[in-house]
Amino acid sequence: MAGKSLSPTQAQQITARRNQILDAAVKIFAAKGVHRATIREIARAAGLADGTIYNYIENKNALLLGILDRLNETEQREAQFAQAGDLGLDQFLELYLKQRVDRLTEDGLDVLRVLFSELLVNAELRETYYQEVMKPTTEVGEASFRQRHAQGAPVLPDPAMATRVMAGAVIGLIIMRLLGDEYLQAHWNDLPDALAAVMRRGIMPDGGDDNDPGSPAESSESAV
Amino acid sequence: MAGKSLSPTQAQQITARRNQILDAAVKIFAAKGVHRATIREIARAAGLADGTIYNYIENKNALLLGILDRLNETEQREAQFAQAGDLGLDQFLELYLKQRVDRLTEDGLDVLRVLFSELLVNAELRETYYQEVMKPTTEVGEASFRQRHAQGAPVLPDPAMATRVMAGAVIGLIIMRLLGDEYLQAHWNDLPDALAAVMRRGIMPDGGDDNDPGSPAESSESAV
Amino acid sequence: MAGKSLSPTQAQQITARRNQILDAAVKIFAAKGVHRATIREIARAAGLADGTIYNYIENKNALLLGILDRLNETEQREAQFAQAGDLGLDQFLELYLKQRVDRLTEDGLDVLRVLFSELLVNAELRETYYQEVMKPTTEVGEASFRQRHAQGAPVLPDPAMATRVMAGAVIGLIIMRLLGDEYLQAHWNDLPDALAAVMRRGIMPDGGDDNDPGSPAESSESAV
Amino acid sequence: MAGKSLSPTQAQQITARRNQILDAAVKIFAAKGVHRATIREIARAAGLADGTIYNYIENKNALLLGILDRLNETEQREAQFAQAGDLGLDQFLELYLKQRVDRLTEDGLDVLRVLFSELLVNAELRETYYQEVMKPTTEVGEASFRQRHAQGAPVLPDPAMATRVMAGAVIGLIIMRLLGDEYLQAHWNDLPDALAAVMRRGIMPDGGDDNDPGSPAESSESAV
DNA sequence: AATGAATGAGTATTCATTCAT
DNA sequence: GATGAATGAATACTCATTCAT
Repeated sequence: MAGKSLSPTQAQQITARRNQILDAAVKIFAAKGVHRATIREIARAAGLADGTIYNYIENKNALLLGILDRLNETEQREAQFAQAGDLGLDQFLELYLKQRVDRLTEDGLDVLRVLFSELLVNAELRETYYQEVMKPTTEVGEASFRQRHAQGAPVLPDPAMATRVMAGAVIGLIIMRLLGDEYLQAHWNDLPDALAAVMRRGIMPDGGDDNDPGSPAESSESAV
Repeated sequence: MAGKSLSPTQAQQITARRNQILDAAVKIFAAKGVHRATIREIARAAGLADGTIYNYIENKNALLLGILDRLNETEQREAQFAQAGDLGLDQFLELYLKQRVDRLTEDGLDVLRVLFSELLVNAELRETYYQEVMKPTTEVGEASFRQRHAQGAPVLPDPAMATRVMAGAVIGLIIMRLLGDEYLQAHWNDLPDALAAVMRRGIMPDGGDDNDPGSPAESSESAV
Repeated sequence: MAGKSLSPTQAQQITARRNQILDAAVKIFAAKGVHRATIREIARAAGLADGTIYNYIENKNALLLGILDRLNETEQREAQFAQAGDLGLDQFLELYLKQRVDRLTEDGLDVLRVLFSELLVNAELRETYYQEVMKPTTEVGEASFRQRHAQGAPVLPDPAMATRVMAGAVIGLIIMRLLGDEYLQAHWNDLPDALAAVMRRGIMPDGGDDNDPGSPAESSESAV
Repeated sequence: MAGKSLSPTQAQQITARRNQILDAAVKIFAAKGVHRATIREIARAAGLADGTIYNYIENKNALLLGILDRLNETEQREAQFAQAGDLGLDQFLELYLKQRVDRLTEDGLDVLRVLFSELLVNAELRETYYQEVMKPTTEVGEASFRQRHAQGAPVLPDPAMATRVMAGAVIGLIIMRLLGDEYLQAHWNDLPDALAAVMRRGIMPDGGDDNDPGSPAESSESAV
C-alpha cells in the first residue's frame, strides 16, 4: 500500500500537500459550488500550479471525494466509538451535540456547505453517505431511545421517530446557520444547553394555565 | 405597455410553456445539480428544442431564478399572511408545519433539493433568500413566542432561540428526508403530531429515574 | 417569367414590398455590418414579421445580392449609356462625378457602405462587381483619355493610369466621407468643381514662380 | 508589477505567438470577413488548437482590435513623426505616399481589407480611427498646404479641400487595387510618380485647344 | 516534483429558416 | 399573405487534463 519506496518523511510530505490542496478546494467549493470552482482557482489558493494538483489527486471529482472522505474519517470514527459501547440517551445526546454543534469552526462549516450542497443533488454520493454515516448514527440513536423507553413513558413511542426529531433539530440548526442566520452565528455556544432543555421539557409547555392542568392543553392539542 | 398585443389566451400559453420548462428544469436540476444539467437535457425533458427554451427565459441562470421565484411567490404569500394578523404560537406552529411539512409532494421535494443545494454555496442567492424568506418567517415566530412567554415560564427564555430550535427541527427533518431517510419517507404524515408533542413536552423528559416524577407531564404523555 | 397569374397591380405590390425590405436591410447592414444584422431587426425595421421576409427573398444572402443588384441596375444603365456614345473626356468626367459624387443622398451612402465593406472581403462578389461595373467604367474612361491624348500632350501618357487616378480620387473621397470626415460632409457640393480644377491644373502647381517656367519645378520633382 | 515573472525570453515568445495568431487572423479575416471567419479556422491557420488562441487574446473582437492596434502603432508613429517637424508640401506628399503606397506588401493589403471593411460598418471603430489616424494626418496635410499657399496662387484655395483631394486620391487608388484592378496591381510602382505629376499639373490640362499649346507640360512628360 | 502552455471536448447561446395557424 | 413560435445547426468560449521542459 505504501507504493514503491516512500520514506516516512516523504509520505508525510505527500499527505501534507494533499491536505493543503483539499483545504483550498473546500474553501473554493464552499464559496462558489463545486462546478463553478475551477482547478486553476484551487491551485492558486493552494499556492500551486494547475498541473501540480494532478500529482496528488486523480481528477476534479476525486477532489470532492477526498474532502468527504476526510470528513467521514472523523465522523465514522465517532459513530463507531458510539456503537462500541452502549450509549445512554444522555450520553448519546451529548456526543451527538458535541460532534455536530460544539465543534463547528469556520472551516468545518465550509466542509458542511459542500457536503450538504452536493448530497442534495447527487444520488450516488447520497447513497454512500446514507449507508456510511446517517444509518449508523440513527441506529445508535434508536438504541439509546429504546433503552430509555424501557425505563418510563416516552413522549414519542417510536424510537425511530424520536431519533429523527432530535437529529433533525441539530441538522436544521446547522443548515440555518449555514444559510446566514445571524442570531445562530452569535449564540452558537448556547445551542447545546438550549437543545438539551427543549429535548427534556419541550419548547412551549402548556404554559400559564398551571392552575388548570391538562384540559386546556388538550383542547389546543387538537388544533395542531 | 402591456407588451404590444397579448391576448389573454396568448399570455396563458406563455405562462403554461414557461411552467412546463421550469418543471423540467426542476426535475433535471434536482437529479444532477444545476451545473451538471445541460440546457439540452432540460429542453428534451420539456419536449422542446434547445433554442425554444430561450423564447421563455433569458439564460440558464434565469432558469434557476425562475424556479425560486415560483417558490417564493407561495412562501412569501404565506409569510405575509402570517405577518398580517397576530399569530398565536399554536397558529404559527400549525401554519409553519403546514407550509413546510404537510404539503410536500415529490415535486415540492425536488424544488427544495435545488433550493437548498444552491443556497448553501451561492452567497448572493443566500442573501436574497435570507432577507425575503428566512427573516420574515423568524420574525413572525419570535413575536408568537414573545406573546406566549408573557403568559408563563418559558423553557427557552429567548424567543429568538426558541424560534430557531423549532424552525430548525422542521428544516432538519426535511433535509433528512431529502437525504434519503427511509423512515421519514414512510412516516411523513406522522410528523406534525410528533413535532407538536415534542415542542410541548420535550422528547426525553427526565423520566421515572428521579425524585420528582413529573406527574403533570406524564399524565399527558399517553396522549401522544 | 411572370409566375402563375400576377395582375400588374399585384406585381407592383410585390416590388414595393421588396423595396421596402431592401431599404430596411440597407439601413441595418450599413449600421452594423451584414453579419451582425439579424433578419429580425431588418423585419422590424421594415415593419414586418420575421417570416414575412421570406415571402420576398430567398435567404439572407439574397438580401445582400438584392441590394447590390438594385444598385447595379442604375450603375450599369449609366455605364452602358456611356459606352453607347463616344464620350469626350469632359463629358466622362462630368458623368462620372454626377454618378458618384453629385447624387449621394444619405441613403446612397448607406448602400455604398455595405457595398464596399462586403466587396473588400468577399472575393466572389468582388469578381462580379469588377466585371460588371469597374471594368466597363474604366474602359470608357480609358477611351476618353485616349481620345484626348490624340489632341495634345497628356500629363500621364498611359490612359489606363490616368483613368485610375481620376476614378481613384473620386472613390477615395467617397470613402473618406464614409469614414466620417466632417469637412467633406460639410463641403460635399464643392467637390465637383474642386475635382475638375485639380484634374485640369493640378493641386500644387510649381507655385508663385510663374515667371520662371520650368526650372524650379524640375528641381523639386526630383525630390518626390 | 511587471507581471509576476516574465523573463525577456518568455515575453518574446508570447509576443511571437501573439503575432503568429494575428497574422493568421488577418489572412482569414481578409479572405472571408471578420464574421464569417471562425476561431477554429484562425487557430488552424496559426497551427494551434482553438483554446490556445484564448491564452493570447481575450476574445474574437480583441483579435480584430489587436490587428488594428498593430497597424496603428506604425501609422501613428509616422503621423507623430510628421507632426513633429514642419513639413513642406513636397515632404508631406512624399511621406504620405511612402506610407500609403510605397510599402504595400500583400500582407499589408490584407490588413487594409480588414480595416476598411470594418471601418465602413462599425461606427465605434470608425470614430476611434478618425480621431487617431485620419484627423492627425489631415491636419498635417492642411498645414503643409497652408505653407505652400503663402508662396503663390493655389489651385484650391482651401487647404482642407486640397488635403482631402490628395489623400482621397491615394486612398481611392488603394481601394481600387483592393477591389481587384489588375492594372494597378501590375503598375503599382509607377503610382508615386504619376500621382506627383498629377498633383503638380493636373491630369487633363486644357490641352491643345488653347493659346498656350502645352509646351511646358511636354517637357516634364518624360518624367512620368 | 513543479510548471503552465497546449489541447479539444463540452455547452450555452444565437439566429436563419420553416411552417402551422 | 402574414405571423412568430419552434427548430437545430453553427460557434465562441471555458476548463479539466496532459505533457514537454
